[in-house]
Amino acid sequence: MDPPREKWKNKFNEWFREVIYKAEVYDYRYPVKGIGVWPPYGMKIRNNVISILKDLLNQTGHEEVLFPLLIPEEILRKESEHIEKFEDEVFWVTYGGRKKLERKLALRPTSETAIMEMLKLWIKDHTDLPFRIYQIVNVFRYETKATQPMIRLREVTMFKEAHTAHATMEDAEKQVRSAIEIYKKFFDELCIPYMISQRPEWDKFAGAVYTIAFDTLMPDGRTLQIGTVHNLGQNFSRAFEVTYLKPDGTHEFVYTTSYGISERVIAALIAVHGDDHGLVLPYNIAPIQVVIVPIPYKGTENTVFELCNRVIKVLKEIGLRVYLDDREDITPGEKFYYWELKGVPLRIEIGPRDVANNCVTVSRRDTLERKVISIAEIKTKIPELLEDIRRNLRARARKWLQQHTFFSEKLEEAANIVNNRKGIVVVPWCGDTDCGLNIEDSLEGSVLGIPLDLEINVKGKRCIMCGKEAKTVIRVSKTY
RNA sequence: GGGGCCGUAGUCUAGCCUGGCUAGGAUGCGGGGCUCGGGCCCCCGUGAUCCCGGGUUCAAAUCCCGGCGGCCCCA
Repeated sequence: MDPPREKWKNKFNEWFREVIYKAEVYDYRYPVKGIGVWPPYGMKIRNNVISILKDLLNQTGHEEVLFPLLIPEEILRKESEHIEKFEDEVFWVTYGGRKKLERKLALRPTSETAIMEMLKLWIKDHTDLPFRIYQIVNVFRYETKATQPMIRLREVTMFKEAHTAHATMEDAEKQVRSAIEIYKKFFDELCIPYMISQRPEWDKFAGAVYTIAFDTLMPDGRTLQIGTVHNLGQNFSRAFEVTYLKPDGTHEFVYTTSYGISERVIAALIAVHGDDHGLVLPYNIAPIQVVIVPIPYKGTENTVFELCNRVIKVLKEIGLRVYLDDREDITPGEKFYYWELKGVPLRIEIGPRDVANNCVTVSRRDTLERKVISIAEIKTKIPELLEDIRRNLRARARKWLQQHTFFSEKLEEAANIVNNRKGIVVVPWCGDTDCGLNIEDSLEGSVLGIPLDLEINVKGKRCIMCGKEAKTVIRVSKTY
């Protein structure tokens, strides 16, 4: 019943490039490596995604701000761990016109340092805390690995970064948990399944006390990081001397957190729900929620279009984004393929047969199933169908993730799972960093971290690497 | 970081090894006709600095060098 997913599964990279290009979501032909263009259709998807995210942040005490793109070198260098990790991937502005700048300016790779510099001015005493801001901006990273459209870019154009400051570590911890809840809701809205893991020491954000990340699984068995939450403790506030006055008259450094999401989430949205016909969008993201394709046999045009307009009126009244494809130069069959590529969740076909029976033919994008419903039912049935598609997408995607998650206590078996791109493997671990790095070597994958969304019971289990008593488990997979 | 493959209309591609014709086709796009419940067909038209720079040659898309860009594999 479901449309094929052969290319989607077996040639994912090719499928992805082709689909985003053909569906006009993202045009990667711009002549700079690792940089692409958002055409109108992609921009609409992007804006719908952003508005869900903004609503969630605005509802939870965050305020939107906008910081400059340029960060002077000495500020970027203030937190030593931070710059050490970013050093090799910073784009520098070194000329102003023909004149060489005395002070190099970085294109922000992320904004912690720029924001800290201003927090120093903005935060004075405990009544200024907690402090929560976010911005949606472009960031630049000089990627040395192979770049990929939307997934590994040199210019990330949709970096939503939130930054918060708190009076105590406990408050910062609380904020981290709250950020995780916000992101869970966000990914649930997009029907994207996720795993939440605490990143290992060696893979946490540069300058963080710890990092918690959201990963999803791509069709080719590799995981994609789609969100991160960092507890920065006092690492940045010490470096930038951001203190607040406590009620008892003493000063203390603030505790900060930061958390981000980028256009990778759109890549995930497309990858996770797509099939060989193209995009499949949940209705809350779809620029067009219902497309109407008239089937005007000769001599029936008037009655067919009359019915089309009646249906459009009803759908618009209940607030749906409807589009009538009245192009005369292509056949209905071609329109079907066209709108499937674009991911429109519901298509309504209206021809003489429907006019005669006072009904319409509805085809859902996720299963390509067709159903005839009467005009009277439209008002209730269409929203129901849209919601049902969303439910189905969410369930299907979650099932796929579950089917590709394995548990293993044997090194060889685990290596086989990772290496053959079967998905994610959860293995027992003693907690030792060297062992963790050896696991990455042996499995030829990356440690995503300790699952925070699983019951962990390692009683009697032994570390898959060294055989010592396991303290916990870790997820391992090939990654993007 | 190491290795391999590739770059020809908007897109996909033939030609390259073995240098020489008006760079061929499909698709797209514009116009016209015929149609329309799954990419119909026909006619006319349109579209390529053959990635860039240099070299070899009477002659370069083709051979050589360098650069830029893309893809794949391994660490």
